[in-house]
Amino acid sequence: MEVNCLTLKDLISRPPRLDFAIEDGENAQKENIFVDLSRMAPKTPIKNEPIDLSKQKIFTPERNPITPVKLVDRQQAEPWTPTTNLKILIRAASPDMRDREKKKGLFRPIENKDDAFTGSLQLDAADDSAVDEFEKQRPSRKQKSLGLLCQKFLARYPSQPPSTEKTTISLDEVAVSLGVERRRIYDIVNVLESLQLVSRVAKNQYSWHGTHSLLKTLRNLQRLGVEQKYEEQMAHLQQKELDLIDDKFGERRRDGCPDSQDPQLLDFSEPDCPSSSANSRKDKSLRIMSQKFVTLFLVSKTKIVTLDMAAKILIEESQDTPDHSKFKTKVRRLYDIANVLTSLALIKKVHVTEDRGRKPAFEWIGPVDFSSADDDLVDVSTPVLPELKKEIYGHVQFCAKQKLARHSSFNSEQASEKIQRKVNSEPSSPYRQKQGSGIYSLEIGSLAAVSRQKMEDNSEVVAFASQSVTPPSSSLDPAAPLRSPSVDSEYRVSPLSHQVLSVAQTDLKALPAQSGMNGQGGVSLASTALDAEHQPPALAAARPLLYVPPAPLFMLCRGLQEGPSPGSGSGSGCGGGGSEVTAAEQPSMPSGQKRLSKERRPQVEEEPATKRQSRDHEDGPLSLVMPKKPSDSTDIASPKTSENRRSAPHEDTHMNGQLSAAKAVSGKATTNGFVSSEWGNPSRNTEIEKPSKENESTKEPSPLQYLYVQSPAGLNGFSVLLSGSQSPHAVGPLPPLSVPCMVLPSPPLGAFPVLYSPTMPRPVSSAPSPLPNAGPVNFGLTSLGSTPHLLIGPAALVNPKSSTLPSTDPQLQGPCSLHLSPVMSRSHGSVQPGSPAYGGHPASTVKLQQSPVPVTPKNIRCTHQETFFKTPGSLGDRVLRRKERNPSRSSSSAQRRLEIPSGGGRLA
DNA sequence: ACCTCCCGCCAAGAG
DNA sequence: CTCTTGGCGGGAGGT
Repeated sequence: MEVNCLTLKDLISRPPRLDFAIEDGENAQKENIFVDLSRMAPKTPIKNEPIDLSKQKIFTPERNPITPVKLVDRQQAEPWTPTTNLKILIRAASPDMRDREKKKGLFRPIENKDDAFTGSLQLDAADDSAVDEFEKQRPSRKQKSLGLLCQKFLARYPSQPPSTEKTTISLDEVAVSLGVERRRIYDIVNVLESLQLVSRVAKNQYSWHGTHSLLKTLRNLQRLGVEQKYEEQMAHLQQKELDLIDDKFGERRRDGCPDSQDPQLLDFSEPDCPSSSANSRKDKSLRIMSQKFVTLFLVSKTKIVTLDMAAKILIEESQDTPDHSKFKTKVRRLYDIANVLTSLALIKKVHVTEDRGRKPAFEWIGPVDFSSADDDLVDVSTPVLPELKKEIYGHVQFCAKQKLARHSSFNSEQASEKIQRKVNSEPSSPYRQKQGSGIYSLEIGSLAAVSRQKMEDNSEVVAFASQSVTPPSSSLDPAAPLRSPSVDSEYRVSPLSHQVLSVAQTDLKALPAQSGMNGQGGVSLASTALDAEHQPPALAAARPLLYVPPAPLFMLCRGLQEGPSPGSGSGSGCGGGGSEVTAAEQPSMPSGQKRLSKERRPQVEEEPATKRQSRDHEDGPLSLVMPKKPSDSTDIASPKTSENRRSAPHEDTHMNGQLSAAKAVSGKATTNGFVSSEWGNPSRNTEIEKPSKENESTKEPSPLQYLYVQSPAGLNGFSVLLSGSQSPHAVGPLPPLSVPCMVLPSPPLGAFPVLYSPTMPRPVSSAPSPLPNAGPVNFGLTSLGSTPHLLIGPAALVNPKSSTLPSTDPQLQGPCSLHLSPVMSRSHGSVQPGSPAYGGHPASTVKLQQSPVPVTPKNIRCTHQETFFKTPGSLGDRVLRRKERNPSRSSSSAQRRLEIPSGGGRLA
């Protein structure tokens, strides 16, 4: 400990690092330089004020949690003991601290120099033991990772900036402030741009959009992916591999995959697409690659994409000759992209276990239900990069015609005409474009229409769930969409998982009991790995998956709860809630939602196996299960609101709409009385871990009671279960998100039960448990150290006061419900109504208290994801990316070329 | 030994 | 031409 102190001191007073210390000359080129830090140290005011990043660091599992406070301590050179750290953490958790930090952050547009500085210091301090100071001094490779850098970058901007404001990003400025060369910023920005989180406005200038249109973008990418037959390609590649495996085993399992398709799969590469010329530089751009990569996840049933598969597909597309070096390069790029996506909490790293060994892969943990995003006549084309659109356009058109022609006697001209007509004639089509949206859009719409046509199936679902275009047999199959459950917490995935999926469908209902999954195809689910403890492998597959509700769902859940709170609609709350939601509530919701989203990720990570699968069936009607509270149900479910729904322009609107609908339904829904006792089992798993918290939460592990609400068509077919265990007050006063809920695929569609936010607060401490976070989403609080507490468990509902908070915050009110300010999350622990950061979730607050301090490493990890998009000020919480790298970089050498105007100050 | 992926050279593009 | 972008792959840190 003392050592640590020394280190800190050393760092501060220490002369710049040898290597880096050198002045600009070389330093300039190196990104992270401690030297600067030392130099800067004096300048940075920060020490007293922890930076967001610092907060993040705190939570990072790997590092001892060092709160911003540390900085102060460091200055003092106090011995850094674990105890001290703990105290610090606690302190940090305190609202005051956070507020302060937040303010600082907000006020300071500043460079992160400070941050960097503090961060480095913190890191150093924390880590070091007596070890060499050098080690500490030197920013570890991880600390310089793109993912970490991306987090820092994201921390600078609000995830959901008010539509009115235009946030411009100056690459130079960012590079300087983050202390990296501009080149690195390009990588980040390119990926962000691929998701429309930013857009380029001019040289060196980008505009920050935040996540407002993320769902739309994802939806569009998914559509494109379908059009592009990405899924087929993947299936093809997978099949190949499987075949290889089979050969090895001499076993054969041809079950579910129609081989016939395979041949076609590869075609898509570039039929006639007018796409951009093959190998222009742009075609290889990171942006496009990123979009494609994301698309692969979106169309993947398993939501897991191995890097080599992605690389293969990309190479095939590019028509490049697949030489090894290209493959390698592709993979490198994919890592870059993946790091950014990971920092966005859209994906997480997993490993697919194959007979040959583990393969690096990533699993999609972002939103999977984009239905809410669509409906309106959103301009589909918007979110997609022009280049990609161009590239795809031709293909889409081609595919549409082909399809039409194939299934009819139309010739291409006729097909085109038909397509056009189809589009026009289906005003209701979700894909319908606004007028003037452009040919591209229309084509997509038409294609969709065509696809739908073909799919005679129930069409409640429309969407493009990954199967739409794919081979009818399998694709249409409801089961098909299911993701492989195989991924284990450990990140293992059964290679065969995808096959399993098909089986699953039929048996889904029985799944829980059956281990059938395994049986099929003889596939063994490796997934069990992590949780084997908790669950038998077989079960792993069968058990309900933990589903992270897409934003919309979150909103919905939240809306339900909140609806009442706003009070207007107290009794009829629902109705009021519905309408209100759109208007007043929305603001609050966003925050809540965001939190959820953030939290959910963490959970997801921990419980990889559980989540997923809902999506394919997305379109199905939603069923909402509401907590049984007598009053609540009524409150929440006021039917009247339905009309209101569309008030909001955004997707959020949809959400609202859904909410209202859901609410309406919910009122009735209770009748269904779907009780998920069954779910109890799944939940139990999670619960097991929970114990620690239970005491506080008051909740019992007992199987939660859920109200099953049949959803109206609008809701994607998800059934949502709200835990009945929640506190009585629940609905009305409850802050948003507090409601635990389970989202289930609609019966017809989804055989798979999706479990979301287990009622019980996860025992954070229990970290080791495989499903640590299975429960409710963790919000920013996690950062505080009690990750899970934040979970939206039934217990969460407890605090009534919080309810008021949501609406109050002006910032939150922004159109986007999603808007989560990091601050808020943090504050949860000690939420103060008055504070800007009002956490909103009472629950979280409570829990924090419960287990504020000790956070298991695992938990921590999970939490890190929360970080994305923290608002500038609030940021502190974020946890660093999986490996946690703390940017110790001093801003010193921005870029070789980069002038360091401001930097001069620092360096000086 | 393999996985990751940082770093920065240097060329394509933009102005 | 200068400067911005960003493809690319060597090679080193991590595991």
